[in-house]
Amino acid sequence: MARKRQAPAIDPDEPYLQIGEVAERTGVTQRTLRFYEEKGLLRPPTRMDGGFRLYSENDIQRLERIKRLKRLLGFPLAEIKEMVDAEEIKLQLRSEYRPESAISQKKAQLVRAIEVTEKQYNLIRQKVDDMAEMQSKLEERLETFRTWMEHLDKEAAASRKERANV
Amino acid sequence: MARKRQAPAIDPDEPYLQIGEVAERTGVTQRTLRFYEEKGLLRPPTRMDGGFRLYSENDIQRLERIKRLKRLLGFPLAEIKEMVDAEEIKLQLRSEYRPESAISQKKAQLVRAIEVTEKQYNLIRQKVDDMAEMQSKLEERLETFRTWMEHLDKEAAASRKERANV
DNA sequence: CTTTAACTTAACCTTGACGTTGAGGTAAGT
DNA sequence: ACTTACCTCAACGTCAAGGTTAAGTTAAAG
Repeated sequence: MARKRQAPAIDPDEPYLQIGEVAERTGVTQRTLRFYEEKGLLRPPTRMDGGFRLYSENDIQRLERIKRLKRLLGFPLAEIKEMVDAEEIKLQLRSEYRPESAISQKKAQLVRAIEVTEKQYNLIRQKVDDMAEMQSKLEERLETFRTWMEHLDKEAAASRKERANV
Repeated sequence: MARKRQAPAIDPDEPYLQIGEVAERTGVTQRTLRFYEEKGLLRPPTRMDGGFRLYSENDIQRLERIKRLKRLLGFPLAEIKEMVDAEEIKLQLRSEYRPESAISQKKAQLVRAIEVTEKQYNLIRQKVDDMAEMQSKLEERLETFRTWMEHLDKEAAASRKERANV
């Protein structure tokens, strides 16, 4: 009944990385890791006896999601937190056992998650639309520039010829 | 001979808005306007005799571009500056007269403009792609959530029925 | 001509997101 | 046991992007 640590299994919950390695692997500083923890973006990792932090693959994945959101959206960390939190409700819901009594509570959580996700979705959709428009404008502009470039080349050729004909 | 303010003519270069009006019309604070000027994002507007700033429609349009880029990309102002600067090379090129001698110089400017625009374009394209992917993931997740919601509802109904049957 | 509203610069304050020491505790190799 | 690398927390520093007075100037209205 009791699940023992399977032999070579790489349980993503198994914490084994120290902060230095995480920093190196993910490209953020140790300070940033502690800072994110402090701000609730990363939940406190398990510690070894001496107090050293030990991170799991899950922690790293969460961090990568944070990085991605930050890069893409450029939002304040507080909002990023909301977003990743919403992502993880999924996992939380899945992992909870099911006393019948808690159904309504789970429902409430789910409702909340749906709200947040919808908000996110709309926000992203809006952004994608706006940026797509900007993208096509840039494309147009490039066309214009290249046309001008051709004109300039012709002008230059013409003026060279003229001078040669004098 | 002296051009008085033509009756209905709205030369976009004609400066006539004081900082307060600009702030109100664009929704940024006066401080922000001065700050952007200080940082080179807005070129120094013309001043009236007493030193009051007078903005033109062009200035406002530039500001709107800045706002838009900021909102969409969330980049630091330094980068936003580069972008709007690049946009304006276009106008500069258009407004320059054409001594034959300057063709090669204009060409160099144009090359530069194309480079910058291409960089911008690629950057935006990358972002749009990433965000589109994120968008579709969010869509999926919403589907999942809604399905779970249905399950929860059914469970709840079942448990109600059970209790009624005891 | 005075009052008031809008503007000026300058200086300091705030918040977010970390960077950078400093003083020590822990782990690992020799 | 010692050294060295890695870690702990705490505290102060910094930079961006403005916000917030303060003290004085100008424009406009009565």
